[in-house]
Amino acid sequence: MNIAKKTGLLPSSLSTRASRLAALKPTELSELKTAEHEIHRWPARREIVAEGKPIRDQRALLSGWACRQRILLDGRRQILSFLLPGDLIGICQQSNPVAATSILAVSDVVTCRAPVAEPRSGLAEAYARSATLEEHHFLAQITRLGRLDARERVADWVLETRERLMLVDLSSADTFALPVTQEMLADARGLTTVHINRTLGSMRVDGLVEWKAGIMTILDRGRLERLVDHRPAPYSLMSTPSAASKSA
Amino acid sequence: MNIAKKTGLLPSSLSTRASRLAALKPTELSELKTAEHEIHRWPARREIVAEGKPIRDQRALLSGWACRQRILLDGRRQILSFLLPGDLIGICQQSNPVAATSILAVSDVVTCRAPVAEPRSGLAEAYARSATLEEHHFLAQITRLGRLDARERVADWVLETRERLMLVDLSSADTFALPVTQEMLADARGLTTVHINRTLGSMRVDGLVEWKAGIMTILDRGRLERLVDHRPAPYSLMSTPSAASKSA
DNA sequence: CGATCGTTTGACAAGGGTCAAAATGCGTGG
DNA sequence: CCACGCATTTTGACCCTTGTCAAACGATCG
Repeated sequence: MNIAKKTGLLPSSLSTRASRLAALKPTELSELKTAEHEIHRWPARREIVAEGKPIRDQRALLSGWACRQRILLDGRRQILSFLLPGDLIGICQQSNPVAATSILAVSDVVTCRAPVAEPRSGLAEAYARSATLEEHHFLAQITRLGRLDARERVADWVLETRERLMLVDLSSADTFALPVTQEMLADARGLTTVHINRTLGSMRVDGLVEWKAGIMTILDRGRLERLVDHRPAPYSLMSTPSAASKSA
Repeated sequence: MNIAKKTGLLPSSLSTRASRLAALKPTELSELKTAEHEIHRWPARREIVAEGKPIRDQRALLSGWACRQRILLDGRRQILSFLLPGDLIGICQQSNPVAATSILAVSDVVTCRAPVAEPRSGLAEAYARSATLEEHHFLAQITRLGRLDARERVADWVLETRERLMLVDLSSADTFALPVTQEMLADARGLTTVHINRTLGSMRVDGLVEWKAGIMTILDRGRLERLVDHRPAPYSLMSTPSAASKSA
């Protein structure tokens, strides 16, 4: 959608940019959580990181959804990726990092400080895994936006989101809560709100997915998977016992 | 374009994927070049890295163009990024890395082995800078494909390519050689060959750019820059004396 | 001088965007 | 519990950008 048309504001006034992030395993996540490292809470829609600003500290997302976004001069918005619990914010090997995108809380969000990792530590390994995962998401996103049509983009997103939620145990089976509006989904998929709505409608009619009251239900996963050439994330990097058994 | 329709082959037979790369400064580049680290030559169109295969060694691109690409099951192709001299191939912090995309030689290409960087060395810093640059390209690519129309995508690409070539001293002023076909450009911008051709045509008529016999000429850079909300790469990360003076 | 690859053009179709308005849902305050 | 206001979803009508198919044109290379 076009932020300028909706709010009358232009990017200079509603600025926006951020950095590097991805997924910690549930075990690592709960370790951080219990360590109570500088817990921060962000209300939905609050900007967590502003594009172009220096990155102060590194955080991990404990609960809630966030997204990375960019807003163009004329107000068009692109959501580059969604951040789920376990994803990192502001991790980067650069010495004086500047946020490359904004990061926005999608729902109410809780973050904690992500400790600096000593080389060769388990945490350093987790950070490297995170970077690889994030790269995977970016590559998938580019391919989606460049070559998939609306229905395929939505199908791919549903499958990807399901996988990611399963890894942090926020989804089992084929039903899960999505704290995003259709407008955000449109901005994430490079479509308009109206077209997302129509696409979802036709997919419901065809018995593929149903999305009502914030709950996404996959009605026919087999057909959904056949609809797109979906490339799952490299599980070798991130599999947990529970996730491994579920995906089997 | 659709590789399957053109060649009759499907991805299983014309497979494809790779990893992490970006830009070394010209000085570092020439150091590597003179060191004669396992120089390799790849003819145009040859696959340098195959998607899904383990990454064996890390290389730097010394001369020529390459690209990262993915091919979907039905043959649609997406070029994720172009690799220019100074970019890295297969650099990645993962222990058992698997190529996430294919890497294809666009023109004739020369690579050398990229030495393993000791922590805190200048080379390690260069690798980190490379990773940041690559991320910048991915973010820009996502935003382009999601929110820019055909003319904006082409304009943005011309500006980005000019900047990158200037950093490795392969372009001064507003003229440079492009070893890519319109078909490749189409696959990189998420458009069709026909539409790229028409877009370039209309941009030539409007006095923006001219592309003839492999030479791109920017006719009106000011107007081109006003046409898109182009975000230049973070020069702080990569500026060299020569590049800095030129961009001033 | 064919063969092949890349560029250019035409005619037409279709996916997706735009604008506008009507529903629907939801939290707040009376 | 109801009414109001706001955000979100849904729908309709129409248009425009981009894709598709097909053919012609041009260049380069044995």
